[in-house]
Amino acid sequence: MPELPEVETIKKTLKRFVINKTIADVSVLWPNIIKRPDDTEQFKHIVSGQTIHDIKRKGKFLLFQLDESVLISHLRMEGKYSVHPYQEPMKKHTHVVFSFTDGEELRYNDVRKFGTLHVFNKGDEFNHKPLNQLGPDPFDEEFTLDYFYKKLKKTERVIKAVLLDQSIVAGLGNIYVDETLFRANIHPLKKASRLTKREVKVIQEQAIITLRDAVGQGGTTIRSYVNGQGEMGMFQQELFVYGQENQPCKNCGKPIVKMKIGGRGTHVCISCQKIK
DNA sequence: CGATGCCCCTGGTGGC
DNA sequence: TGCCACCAGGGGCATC
Repeated sequence: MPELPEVETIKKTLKRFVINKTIADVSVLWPNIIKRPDDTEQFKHIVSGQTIHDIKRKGKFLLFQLDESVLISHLRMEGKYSVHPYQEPMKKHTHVVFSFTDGEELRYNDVRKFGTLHVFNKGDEFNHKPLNQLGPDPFDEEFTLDYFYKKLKKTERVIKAVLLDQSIVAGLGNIYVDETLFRANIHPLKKASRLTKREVKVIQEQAIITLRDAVGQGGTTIRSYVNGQGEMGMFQQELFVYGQENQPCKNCGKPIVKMKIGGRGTHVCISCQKIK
């Protein structure tokens, strides 16, 4: 559920609490979260003793910059981070605990256990999965109109599926794809290769505007998402179509329709968004 | 290349 | 009220 704006919000919040903290020990309560290295003991050994100097983000990934390593975290559906004194009781579904030398702990909580953690040597992280599979972040300079148009031209898939593909552009998920396509007046089932350069430009612009606005609002709070402080995002008030099934379109008044595209719930105003 | 389905998981929902 | 089958959903992976 956390997409780019939620991950960006989590990053900003977390930075206030963990920058310059040194990891004394790591406790892994659900080893399947750890994807690299294979061996959980190895993971703990590598990370222990290192200091968190910065947190970066690419797409929906968090990149914790340590002394010698980079810790890469994907929250998938329900992953959350929070910081607590070590005495504080552990919440249900806490799976990884980074204990700092000052008595505080960074805790990773994930009801569905879908989240992942990878550790790489500094500088090596972009040579391996998962980061080497990623397209540009929408806020990156490489996300140019030429790049985007070329990518869309050479695929036979529908635009909704392409926007969800993290190797094309990294960070959009179900919510922001639906919102972007509504704002761009494009039907999600339209073939990507059939879009004009003008339409591609509008999609690109609306994606960036939507994401930027959502970051400004601290993300969207749907169900359980809260940032590292437990604060809620407010962007859900500005959603046009996501979760608005049967509600009147804020533009034309016709009811928003929910359909299934590529196995994903998809929200669309069939009056405003034309396939043509 | 692309569509489909399975898998990873648990809480919420709907049927009975 | 209780039980249970079923579903959601990001992304990796195998299959066709």
